[in-house]
Amino acid sequence: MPFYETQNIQIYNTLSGKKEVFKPIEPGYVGMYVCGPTVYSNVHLGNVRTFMSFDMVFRYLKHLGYKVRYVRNITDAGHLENDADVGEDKITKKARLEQIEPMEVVQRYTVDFHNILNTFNFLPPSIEPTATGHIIEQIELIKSIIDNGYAYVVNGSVYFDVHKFNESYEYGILSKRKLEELIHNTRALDGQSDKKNPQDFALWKRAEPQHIMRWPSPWSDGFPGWHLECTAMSTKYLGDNFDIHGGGMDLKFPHHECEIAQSQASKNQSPVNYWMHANMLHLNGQRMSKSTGNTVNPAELLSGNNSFFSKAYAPSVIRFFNAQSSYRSVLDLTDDGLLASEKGFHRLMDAIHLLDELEAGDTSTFDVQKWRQLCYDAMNDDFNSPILIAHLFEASKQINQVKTGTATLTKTDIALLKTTMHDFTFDVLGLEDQVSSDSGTDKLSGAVELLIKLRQEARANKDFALSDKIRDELAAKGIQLKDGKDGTTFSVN
RNA sequence: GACAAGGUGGCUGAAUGGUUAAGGCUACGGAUUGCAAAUCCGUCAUUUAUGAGUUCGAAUCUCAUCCUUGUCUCCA
Repeated sequence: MPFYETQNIQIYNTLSGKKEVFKPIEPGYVGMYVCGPTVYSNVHLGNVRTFMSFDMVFRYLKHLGYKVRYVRNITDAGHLENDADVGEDKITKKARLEQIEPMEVVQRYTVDFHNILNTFNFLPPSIEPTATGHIIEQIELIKSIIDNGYAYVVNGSVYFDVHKFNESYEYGILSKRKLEELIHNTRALDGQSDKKNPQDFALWKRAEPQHIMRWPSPWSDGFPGWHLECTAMSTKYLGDNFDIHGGGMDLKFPHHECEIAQSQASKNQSPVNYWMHANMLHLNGQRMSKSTGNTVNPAELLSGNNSFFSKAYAPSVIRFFNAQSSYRSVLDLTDDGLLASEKGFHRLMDAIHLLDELEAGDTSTFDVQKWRQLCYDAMNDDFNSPILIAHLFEASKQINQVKTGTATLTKTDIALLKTTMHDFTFDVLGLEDQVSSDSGTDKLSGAVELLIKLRQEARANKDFALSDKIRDELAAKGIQLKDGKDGTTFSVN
């Protein structure tokens, strides 16, 4: 029996508003799509949080033995700035301001995006398609929507007819809005829109003469609408009906709502079985916003080069901080919170290091098998990583107790504990052991061991001035000495 | 304004009807130590924004009030 069949996953489905038992369409296989970044500027930290949460989902499903095809797109065209203006695409606008080629902007920020994600130890998705690479698929999709009568052509542009669609289907099913309310609440935009109704959205926009990014189509030289690419790419690689679609909460309406409508209008079926939405990231209690200046980007957070935080934080500390809250909760990024996470993270890592030094006993005072299943139960419950971490700390406590002699574990249990701790900490949560990954560690530890020996001699001679000097100056350089019953160890912070 | 999600200790953050409301950080007391740090043991929410209701029983369900956030127009 495959391992995943022994675990019963529940996923909170935004579409139903309930936790549901996860049952993939194809046993053993999972198709997952997550809306990727628009590469017209450095990746937003909140966006990183979303991707981090789905990286954990991806990792856990893989850990359970599922074959997962994880598709995360790159939006490099077609993100409309405003339906009512001339239709200038965001990427083009930025490019003109900087006097460089659009694809140069795309290239630069795509590289930046990948660098940031690599730093945070993300697993690469199975497929990372670009919008510009799927223009033909998008044109085909528009044709089928027109053929089915749910879109109309005006002046070379194509619009989705939301009112017509709502006669046969239900527009607003995901965000729980009613079309009538939308009509009532839509403010009248200035200007001469080609749209029949303000709720309609663009599938294809005719390009103005100065618009650089453009492709030929049956309707005009132009570019695809923003919502279209995700439908085209997700269904191309995962099928017309697939398992999981994720993204940030802010994309629920209109983006994901439009994806559902596009799939129903072209293929007559709802595309996704489980909709998952990651909640927002705040900074010091308030939303991040470029206009108010309450924002920090990933590079600034990692380097410490910002006005919000007292120091630079390691990528794994930030990952750990994120995993300590549920992906469905708003997470508030603060210096105090990060400092607390940093301490907790080091505590967990220290316990994992201790696993190699434990001496086995004849009996176990801790039920490792039962504890292990509790870890799985936590993750099975809508990927509840905070509970998982609580269990990892319980194990840390047990490890420290075995070390100090107030608890015992058999050889078998130590091995199982070690495997499980490694599985969850490194494989599922994606944390990295900063010390061991640091090259030159062997030379460093050799030098520190020598200092520890000198300090022991000084202490034996009651030369505490010297022994404290060694200890304090090492501490000032970030190397902490730890005196235990069996001698002194150290850790690098 | 409409719709949606929330409001849990000094901070952070779990728990959706059932005995003493996880875990981390901080703080305090003890063990250990030459002194610290680390580690271990112990203590820290009669109470879940406020008020009312349903129930044998509510953080959890209902209603009202206050507040925060998201979406509705570019904003991750």
